[in-house]
Amino acid sequence: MDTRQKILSSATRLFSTQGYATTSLAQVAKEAQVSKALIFWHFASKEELFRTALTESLAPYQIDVLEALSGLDEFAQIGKLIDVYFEFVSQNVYSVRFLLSLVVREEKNLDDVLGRTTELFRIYRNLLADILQTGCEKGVFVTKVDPQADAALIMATLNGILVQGFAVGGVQADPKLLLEQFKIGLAERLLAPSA
Amino acid sequence: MDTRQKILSSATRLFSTQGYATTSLAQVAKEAQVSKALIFWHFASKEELFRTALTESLAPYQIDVLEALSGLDEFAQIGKLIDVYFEFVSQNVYSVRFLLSLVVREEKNLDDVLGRTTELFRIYRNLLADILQTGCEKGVFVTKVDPQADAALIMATLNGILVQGFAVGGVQADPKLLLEQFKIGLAERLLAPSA
DNA sequence: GTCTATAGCCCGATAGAC
DNA sequence: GTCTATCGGGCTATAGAC
Repeated sequence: MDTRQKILSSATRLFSTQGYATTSLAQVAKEAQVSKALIFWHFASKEELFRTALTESLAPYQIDVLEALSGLDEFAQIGKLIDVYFEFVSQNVYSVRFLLSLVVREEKNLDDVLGRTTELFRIYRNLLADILQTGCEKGVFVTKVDPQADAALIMATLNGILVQGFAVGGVQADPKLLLEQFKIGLAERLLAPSA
Repeated sequence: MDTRQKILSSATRLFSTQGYATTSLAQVAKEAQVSKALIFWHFASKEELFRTALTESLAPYQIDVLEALSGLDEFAQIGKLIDVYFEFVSQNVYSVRFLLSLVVREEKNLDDVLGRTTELFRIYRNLLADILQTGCEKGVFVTKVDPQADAALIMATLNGILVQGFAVGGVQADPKLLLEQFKIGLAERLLAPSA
C-alpha cells in the first residue's frame, strides 16, 4: 500500500470512530507512520482529506444482489435481501458508523457525500418494494401490502437493529437474534395461515 | 432564568447539535450572553459542564405510563406505548439526538450518563415484554410470541423509524406514516385472522 | 516524496479587578 | 457573580532542507 493509501485508511478509521473535530492530523500521521507535513503534500487541507476519505470509503458501496436473488421466490428474496444488508453492514462497520454519525449530528455540509448513501438506500428500498408488490400480485403473499410503506418499514427495522447493535452498553439483544426474530415475524405476516 | 441555567441550556443546545469537541466554550458563552470565565465560575471544566448539561436534560426522562394503560386490552396497550414513546422522542429531539450521537461514536466514558438511558430503555422493553406475555396467555394474541425477543424487536423498529426521521436528507418517509404502518403490521400479526 | 522546524491561531483554563 | 486580560498548549498549515 502506498503512502497516500496508508494516510487515507488511517484517516478513515480515525474519523469514523472519533469524528472529524476530535481527530487531529498528528494522530493520523502517527497511525499512518508518516510526518504531519506529508499529509499536506497529498491533501490540501484537513477538510480535503476528510472528504476524500469519506468518498473513497463509499466508492465500493454497491448492492449488486440481483443475481443472488434469481431463482428464489419473493419471500426468500426478501430474506436474502435482509441477509445481504446485514452482511454488508458488518463488513463496513466503520464507514456505516461514520455515516450514521454524520446523519445524527448536523455536521458540515455533506449533502453531496451523503447523497451517494441516500441513493443506495433508495435503490435498496425500491428493490424491496418491487419484490413486495410482485409477491403480492403473484399471490405468494396473502396479506395486503403497501409496497412502498412496508419496504420503508423493513428498512427502518433493519436500521433499528443495526443501531441497537452499536449500543455496546448492555441492554441490547444480539443483532443476529433480532434479525431471525424479525424474519419469523415477516413470515407470519406475509405468508399467513395457509402457506 | 438565572445565569447558570442560561449557560446550561445554551450548552445543551450546542452540544446536542454540534457534539462535544466541536463546541467551544466561547460559543457557549456567546450564545448564553456571558463571558467565558463565568462558565468556569459555575462549572469546574468543560467536561463538567457537558456532564451536567446531559444529566439535567435527562432528568425529566421518565415514562409514567402505567395509568394511561389501565383499562386497555393488551393490544391497545402496545399501541399506546408506541404512541407515548414517539411523543416522548418528539418532545426531546435535542437530547435524544445527543444521546444517539454518543452511542454512535464511542465518545468519552459516558457509561454512567448513558446508564440512565439504557435503564429507561430496559424498563420500557420489559413493560412491552410483559404486555406481550400477558396478552398471549389471555389469548388476546393468537400468534406465538417470544416476549423478550419480540419486545426488543419492537423497540428496534421504533428506533429505526426514529433514526430515519433524523435523516433529513430526503429519501425517508414520514415517521408518523411509518408508525401507522407498523401498527397495522402488528395488528395483522398479533391479532391474526379470527380476532 | 519525505522530513524537521516553526508560524500563527484558537482553545481551555487561571488571575485578579470590580 | 461578572468581567477583562492572559497563559500554556495543541492545532492546522507553511517553509525549506534533503
